[in-house]
Amino acid sequence: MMDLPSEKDYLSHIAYDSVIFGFSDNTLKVLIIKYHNTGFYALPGGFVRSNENLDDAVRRGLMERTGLDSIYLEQFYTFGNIKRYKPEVMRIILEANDHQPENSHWMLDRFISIAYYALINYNDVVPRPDALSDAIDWYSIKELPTLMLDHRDIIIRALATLQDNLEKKLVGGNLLPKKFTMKELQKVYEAILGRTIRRTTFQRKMLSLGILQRHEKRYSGRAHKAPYLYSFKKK
Amino acid sequence: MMDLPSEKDYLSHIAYDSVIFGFSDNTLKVLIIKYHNTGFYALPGGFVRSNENLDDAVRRGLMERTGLDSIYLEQFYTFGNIKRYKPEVMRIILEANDHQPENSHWMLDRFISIAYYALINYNDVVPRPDALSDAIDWYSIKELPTLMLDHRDIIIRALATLQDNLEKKLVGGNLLPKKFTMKELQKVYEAILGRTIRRTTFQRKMLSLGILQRHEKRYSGRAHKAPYLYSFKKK
DNA sequence: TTTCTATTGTCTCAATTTGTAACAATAATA
DNA sequence: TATTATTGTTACAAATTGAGACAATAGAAA
Repeated sequence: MMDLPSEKDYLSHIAYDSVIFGFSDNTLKVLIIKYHNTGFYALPGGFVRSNENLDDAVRRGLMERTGLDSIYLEQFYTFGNIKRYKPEVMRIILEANDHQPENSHWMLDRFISIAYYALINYNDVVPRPDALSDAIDWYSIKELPTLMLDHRDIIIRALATLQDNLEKKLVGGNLLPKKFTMKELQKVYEAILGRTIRRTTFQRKMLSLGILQRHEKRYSGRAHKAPYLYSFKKK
Repeated sequence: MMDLPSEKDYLSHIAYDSVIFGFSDNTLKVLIIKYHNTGFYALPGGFVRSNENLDDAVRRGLMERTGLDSIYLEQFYTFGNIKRYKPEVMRIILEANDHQPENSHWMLDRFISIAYYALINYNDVVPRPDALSDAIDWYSIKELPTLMLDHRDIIIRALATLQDNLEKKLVGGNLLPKKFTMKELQKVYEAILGRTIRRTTFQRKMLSLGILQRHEKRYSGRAHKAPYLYSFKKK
């Protein structure tokens, strides 16, 4: 059994939650952890060290959960409603891990949570549970388990932000390997936007933006024309 | 001299800053406070009570500064960089108001700040300073004084968010009285976007959106055709 | 009263972008 | 060699936007 994080090392009242998106089977998915011995499903999250940038705290957590650094990460909202404050939930989680925190323990106090979303290449990752959780798995955004607190709302808002940023910041490529076909990119767009897109219009639009580098063809072994591979140009 | 806020009444490490936009003289302006006896210029901000929603804390502060409730308010970013942490700045402010806080005082600790922007009708407001400030005034976003900490960056980010939301959420009308002419609305758009807009295209676009209610004409007393007044339709 | 000026509301046509479908190219298979 | 599924491109229609023209009009000037 590990020690609980000490109050002096962390900023009280401040937590973060991360919505980690991946793309697989033409479906948009998020990483969900399951807390040990409780049946609670939740977003991966954590606390901010006293001498640590907020962004760095989130990156540290992502590194621990996914093994990846330098991933696309964006803050999208801070949840500060008092209804979030449910100390009994945190107590159950801690007690399920053989901790007996005092009522005044800082982890049972009210938290405001800064939410981030991350986009990662699904195949680059073997998710790892943390000390309090015994599982971390991908769930389709259409088949989420019942989540703790307001975590479902956080995912919904993350998705809305991602939809907004998709065309504005052209972030879709972060869910794919470096090289991908136009059809693969289109499937990412369709999964995020939740609707089908006309193939020819999509291809014309993407090419006209001038942000894609065309590479060699990829031969699938199947009986049809082989598509080109593309990558996003470096800025 | 007032008492300092007590630690038990507020959430430590958490503050908010508000970028309050107004429109006057065809110019976009923000409210800036000046701290008593220090020469420090800053955004209006405050702390969150232990039993208060984050949004409500910000509305409470806006009410105190502007006398307005039910104003357009939107959270846009949370600033959590460690470089923000400059306890000597807060100490100077407090000492200039005859307080002598201990080094361990919670107001001298590190803060993460949730930033909001508000849109108000300039003429509805007579800004009021708070206990620590002796002035609160409008400044054009093009002629800001030198601001404390990262407050200039906060304004820049607020403006960028406002520009993004202008067409997406059609928030421009919140800077005007209930009834306004098409030209007035156009001037708001131009001030926010920082560029001129073609009159006829703007008029056609706005009318085609179907969100404006046309009212009586407004006679200015000058020698030309009188424009119609418009208001935004209730949703 | 008539003429003049500044501004507004609308219309027209051109330019651009997007929707839609057609078609040729091609990688394997039959 | 013909067939099939898919890809890349082109062609044309529809919709949107850019740019200017023009009539309407509220008051001032003549």
